[in-house]
Amino acid sequence: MPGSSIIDDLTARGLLQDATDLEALRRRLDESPIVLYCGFDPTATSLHIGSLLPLLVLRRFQEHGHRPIALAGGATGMIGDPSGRSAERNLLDDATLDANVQGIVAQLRRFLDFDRSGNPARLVDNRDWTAPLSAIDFLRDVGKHVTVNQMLAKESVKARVESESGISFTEFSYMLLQANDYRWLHEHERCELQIGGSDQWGNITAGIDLIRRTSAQHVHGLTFPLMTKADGTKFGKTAAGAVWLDPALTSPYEFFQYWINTDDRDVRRFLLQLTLLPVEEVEAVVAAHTAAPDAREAQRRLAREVTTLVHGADACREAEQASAGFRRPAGELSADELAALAGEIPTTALARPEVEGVDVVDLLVRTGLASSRSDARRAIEGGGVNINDERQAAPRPVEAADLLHGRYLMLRKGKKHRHLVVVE
RNA sequence: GGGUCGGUGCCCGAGUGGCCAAAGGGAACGGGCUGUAAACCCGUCGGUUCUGCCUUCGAAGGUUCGAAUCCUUCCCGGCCCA
Repeated sequence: MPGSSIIDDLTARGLLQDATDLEALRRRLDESPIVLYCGFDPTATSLHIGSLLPLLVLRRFQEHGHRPIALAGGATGMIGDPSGRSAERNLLDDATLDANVQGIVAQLRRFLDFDRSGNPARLVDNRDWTAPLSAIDFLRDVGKHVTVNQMLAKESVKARVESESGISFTEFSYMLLQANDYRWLHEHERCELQIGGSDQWGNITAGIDLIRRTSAQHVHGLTFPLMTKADGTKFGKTAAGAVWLDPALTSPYEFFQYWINTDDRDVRRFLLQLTLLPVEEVEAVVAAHTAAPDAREAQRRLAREVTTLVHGADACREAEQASAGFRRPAGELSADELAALAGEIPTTALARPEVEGVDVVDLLVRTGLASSRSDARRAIEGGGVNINDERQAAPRPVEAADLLHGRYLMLRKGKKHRHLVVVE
């Protein structure tokens, strides 16, 4: 198997946006396994699904025999990458950053194989070599090799320089730190390829230039297109916020639902880029879906694949069951089925006096389904509120008879916003 | 440091003494149509004990019967000059 088949695979999946010298990279990959890296920003305690794509590309490389390094940007995270940003970032403090790095490192572990013989994955934190660097060392060893002219020419910087609010020196310097990461990994880990989203192009080439100037070595860079959605909304964001990989922040059920709701126009690309399914299989699924779009098979397959990848097969099965449970009205579900739903969908446990005799309006607020009592009232007036899947025409107190099996209450606002109340 | 322009609801953005809880757009939410898709149509979108009352237009004071709109000071940002 030629090493460059990974390139063909990435191409077939539409994952190749730019590469520094694709032919040279192919030749290099054919020669012998390569060490490559990709950076992940610890901007939160968890990664979100935007990181799925780079994570899986690393994984694809590893399955082709190459050695991936996942870099947690503990140092660069303190600076803030200006790429794709219109405004200055807030700086994170040490403690927050520590917690964030810890969180994402645990997640990175799930996607790569650290024990694989021959090409085990590695995990690094750029604080290890960046923190000890003095300002003077940095200016002499990195800054000296780069002209401000080149830096200003980078798209990420140019956009911000021309913007109203400008760019701080701190963020301006970001690309030098990333360039230094690449150089460090090149020197210490023999890393020869950096990958990233297309917004990382400027940062990646900065590293390549730095390596060439300081060691006359030619290394590679490769980017993939940023995830977009057909309807123009931001990938990975819902009304509730980001879709996280951490099950405590986004439950497997919510995660599963995110993919189930995928637009027809996006589903093929997502299957190709966010799952490990072979390309031919994706095409077969897509063909079936085109023939019978109302069956939503492609969305279901996508949801299954991605949820299993992130949360495991068991969690995925439970999520899918919860998702399917809604085909029947809540009133028909057994006590066991409702119990299984608890925790899977948004759930609130309340004492009996907090439910019985309490107005639906207050319960909607209590569960977060409505932001205020006015909001709750308006939702009821608009015909959007259901108790146990029965539409409520007007506000009313909840009665003991409403409690399914004596302790469950299924509140629903609109088609998709469900909340289970459990009486303790 | 000087000058100048600006800071309005989730975002953009109109408003420049009463008719302003504040135009318009976007996002969001609800309803309808659907396939848990898209498009489209309709409605809602500060709070509330709801034809009223309360809180809001960077912050604090002031003028006025009445201020998002005028004045003062302060804070923050853009641009120009030094």
